[in-house]
Amino acid sequence: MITIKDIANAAGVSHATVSRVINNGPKVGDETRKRVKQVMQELGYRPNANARALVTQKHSALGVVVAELLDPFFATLAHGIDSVARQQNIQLLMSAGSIEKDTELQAIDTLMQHRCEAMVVHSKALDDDTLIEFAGQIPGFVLINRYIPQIAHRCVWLDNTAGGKVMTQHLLDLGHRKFAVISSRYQIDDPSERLQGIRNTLHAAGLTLDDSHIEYSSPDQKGGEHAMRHLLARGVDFTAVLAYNDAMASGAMTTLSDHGLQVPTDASIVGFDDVLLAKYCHPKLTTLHYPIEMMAVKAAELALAYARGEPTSTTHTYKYTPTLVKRDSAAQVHPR
Amino acid sequence: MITIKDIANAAGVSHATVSRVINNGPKVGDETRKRVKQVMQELGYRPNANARALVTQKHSALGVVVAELLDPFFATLAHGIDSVARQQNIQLLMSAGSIEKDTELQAIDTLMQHRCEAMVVHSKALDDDTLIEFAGQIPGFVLINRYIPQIAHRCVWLDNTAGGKVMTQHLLDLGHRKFAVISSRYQIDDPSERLQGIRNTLHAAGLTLDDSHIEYSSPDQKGGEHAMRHLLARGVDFTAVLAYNDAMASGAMTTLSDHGLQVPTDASIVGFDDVLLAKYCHPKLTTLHYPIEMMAVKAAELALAYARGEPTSTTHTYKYTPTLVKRDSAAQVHPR
DNA sequence: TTGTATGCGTTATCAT
DNA sequence: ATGATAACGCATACAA
Repeated sequence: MITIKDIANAAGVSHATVSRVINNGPKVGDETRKRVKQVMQELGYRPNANARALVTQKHSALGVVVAELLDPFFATLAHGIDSVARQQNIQLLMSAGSIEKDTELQAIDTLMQHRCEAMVVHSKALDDDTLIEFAGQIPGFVLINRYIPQIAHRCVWLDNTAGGKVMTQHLLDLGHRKFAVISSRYQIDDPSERLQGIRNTLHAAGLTLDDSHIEYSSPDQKGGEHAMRHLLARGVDFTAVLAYNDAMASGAMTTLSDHGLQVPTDASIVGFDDVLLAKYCHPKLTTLHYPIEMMAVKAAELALAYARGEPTSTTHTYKYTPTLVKRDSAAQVHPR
Repeated sequence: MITIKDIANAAGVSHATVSRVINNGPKVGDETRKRVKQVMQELGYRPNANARALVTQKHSALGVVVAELLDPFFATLAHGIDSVARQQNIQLLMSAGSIEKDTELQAIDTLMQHRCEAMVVHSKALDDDTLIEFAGQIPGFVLINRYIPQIAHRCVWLDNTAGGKVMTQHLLDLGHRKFAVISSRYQIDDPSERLQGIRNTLHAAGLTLDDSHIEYSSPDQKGGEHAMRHLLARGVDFTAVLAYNDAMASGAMTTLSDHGLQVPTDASIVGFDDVLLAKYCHPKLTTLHYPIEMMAVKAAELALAYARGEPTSTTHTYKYTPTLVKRDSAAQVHPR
């Protein structure tokens, strides 16, 4: 590999001068600058990013910690981050990892070993204190999909409660009064927040959600099928179903269809996330659009800005609200 | 940030000894080793990956260059790579980028600046010579989804021609004799290779594929809709459709349905890739399974092995063949 | 078994 | 405007 010294020799200057040229340093003769650039070109010089990071004490890359690239939700997230990285010409240090404490910890640790100063982290397994501590050590530490009051200005998150409210209200507006909920057993905050939104809204309408009308399962297709099977088997009476996400909603529709029940004629169903699947399943899902890409972009920009020490508002917090996308799975309640 | 010297001081040894402990060096007293580890633990030492990479002259990370994380195909690819990276405890340097010459070049260049020795590259825009040159400079340079004879042992690729053959034969076996093809206009090799496979198989069956029966469009949902609209508008006579990929197939089905045509009653259709979509669209797509995750795993392992200088067979090439997945979109030809 | 010394490729601080 | 020179944190050859 050819180094800065090689260039210096070939151009007949000191390596200090070459360094100045590379970094567009202020005090270099036009003549010299030109010659050095010429030589760099000819010899195909590539600055050693590691040496640079060492002396600078910082890696310029943007670190990313997500749970699972296969999940279209995270793919979208990654895509948003990638787009700002590309735009700002910054390298991505990606650590995918399951939702496990050790894995997440490990991922962040590796990033720190690289002295990465900007990172967007999606963590559901680590506790608040740990995260707060990281935020203290890493200038550009930003959390996505999580809200921790103490580091609010580093959080880009979704108002799940509002989401629960919107989807419920829509169904109420369509005349539904008998609800069932398919929730997720695995994650912690999101499901319960959405559930809270649902409960509040129902309550405001003079209704209550009996626990027997809630079914918990894994937050995927299979979980949705499973949950709906249980609902049906237990003879729960409902005309509308609120699902934790699109995958579960889709699974639930499959089971419904297997039992000869039509959506939305026999039952309306609303999903959450608005991933690709929502458009392709049959009937097309009415769901809540999760502006994850927009959020990812904001998170990446924020992380980079903080890492650069730019004076970003430290009082502000970045809350997003999901919006209703009406498609075909929810309709006016049908008299039996 | 606490360094190796801090540990040395605290433990009352030289920093060389500490270094030996870190790297499990051979000649360290049990007693010393234990004490040093103890101190590292207490002080929360994190080795500086950049310094290490500098002195070692190599970055241990695995570089990845893919086109577009949003595409579930690439997400699966990334997932496969990620799984071996995690298993081997190796960091991922990810560069997503559009399918453009400059972007791809830029991505590889950045990886080289980091002195990354292992990389899995998905390139469709760069020419053979450029890629061959990179392969010469980077020990662990591996191409995925591309075959270049001169560097065959660094290529993990799919036999597209065989794929074209399999899908065609399946439809022939179902009694179809009138074919239409929906191909992609954008990528270069894959579509034409698949087309070649289709042509060969048709020819062997005594049939020929008229150019007017081929419609080219963008390789996505919209492209599929568009292509099918044209086919229909031009009054092309067919009972079976061979699509370039699942997205196009799905789009084509939408158009068919809009025109009151039933799949597979009025027309059979076969996709390619077997992405999630294939299972969720209606009817479920008969398609060719592209073992991309398996291939990605192999590519990552290969890249890492080459980078480590392990004696991997240099004569072997890594060709994969897609397999038929029968679902509901292709059926026995229906007499009109 | 342990310590000393040197260098990896840069940037940055001095002089000149 | 340019050139010595020191430092960054670490691995390692060589001494002890």
